[in-house]
Amino acid sequence: MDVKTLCLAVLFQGEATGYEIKKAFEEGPFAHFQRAGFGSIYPALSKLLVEGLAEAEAHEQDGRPDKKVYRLTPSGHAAFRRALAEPPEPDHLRSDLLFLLYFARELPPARVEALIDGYIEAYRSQAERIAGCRAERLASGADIDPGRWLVSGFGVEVYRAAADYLTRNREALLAGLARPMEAAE
Amino acid sequence: MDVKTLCLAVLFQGEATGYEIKKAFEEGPFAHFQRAGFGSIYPALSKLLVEGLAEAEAHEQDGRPDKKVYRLTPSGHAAFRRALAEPPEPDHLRSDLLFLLYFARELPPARVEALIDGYIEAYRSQAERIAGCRAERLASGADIDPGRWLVSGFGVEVYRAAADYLTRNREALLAGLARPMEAAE
DNA sequence: GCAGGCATATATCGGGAAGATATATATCGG
DNA sequence: CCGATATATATCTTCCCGATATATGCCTGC
Repeated sequence: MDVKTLCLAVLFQGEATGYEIKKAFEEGPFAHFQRAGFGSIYPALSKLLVEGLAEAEAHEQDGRPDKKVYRLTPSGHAAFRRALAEPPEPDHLRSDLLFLLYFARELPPARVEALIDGYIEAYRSQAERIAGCRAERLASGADIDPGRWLVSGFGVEVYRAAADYLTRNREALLAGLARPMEAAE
Repeated sequence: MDVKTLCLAVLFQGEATGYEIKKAFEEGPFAHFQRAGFGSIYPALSKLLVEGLAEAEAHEQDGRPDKKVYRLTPSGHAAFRRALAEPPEPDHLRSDLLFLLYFARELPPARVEALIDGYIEAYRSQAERIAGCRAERLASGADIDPGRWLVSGFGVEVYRAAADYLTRNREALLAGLARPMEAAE
């Protein structure tokens, strides 16, 4: 999934500015499984224009820089459908926490404790953020898209599983570091 | 975690060739939370040599190209410890599966089914691979490093949670796609 | 009341990561 | 005996991403 396809995906759901596309990967519905920064979004949008997959309309704003609203063209829609048909890459996690904990013996115990607690908190707040969006959607009465519902549920479930595992094994790790002979879990 | 630090980490545990470092991220103990390819490992190793953080010894081999065994220098050890002290980035998942399922309505139902089944299988086999390594380690009687034990346990737990969630919600998704009014989970 | 930080908004630059590709050979399975 | 796989290193090009630059309105705390 290159950033061009990611932009296509956001625009497939309606017109947006580069800034709004970034937000879709920061707080929006894609936040927990794809990412993109300005440094890749703006070049990607330029390419979409050149290739005729999107068009942009400039909206002048008082004070702020002009807002450029991007919208897919018919060939942009077609390109997105073709991208969806391509074989996906395997999923993967990138975790600096696990990397550091792998070397827990080389770290001061206080830092190990602070690291785990910080990440438990981060995992939990991610899970609650997504769960909150789901509750809102349910309450709104709008019809539920089964794909999106499954995807957001996956996020809640997996973040909770991660937080729960760390919570359950936190003590055993810290004890194991103090007396280096015992095992956790 | 740049690839230089990743190489430092593997070499911190003992000498290795570039090829062996790659395997540590494919099948080895780092496989489920960090990754690196040849295109970044070899340049990283060259830099480690230039900076005096590692030294290489060439072993001639019959037929095969010369094997270069890398080993950390004392300043390499120090650099690794400094790297461990730096603030970690937040964890994140990259999932093409979730991206595609988000747009499940735009996909043929047979493809959605095949995608889910393939990824359930992939998640399960990852979990079982790591669980197998853990069982082996336990049986070997060697002493258990608490950090590594927690990290591998995390992998088993989270991969299983992902596979279980998909298994539980597979039917509801497929039914929801057939009759677009109902919700999953 | 105002100063500082945050949100809105776009864009580029440079360093780095990653997949594809090239090269060479031994071994294993069908 | 042929092809696939494993061992082993290296580069090349494309793309990614964080940092930085620019400009201003709005809100909060002091």
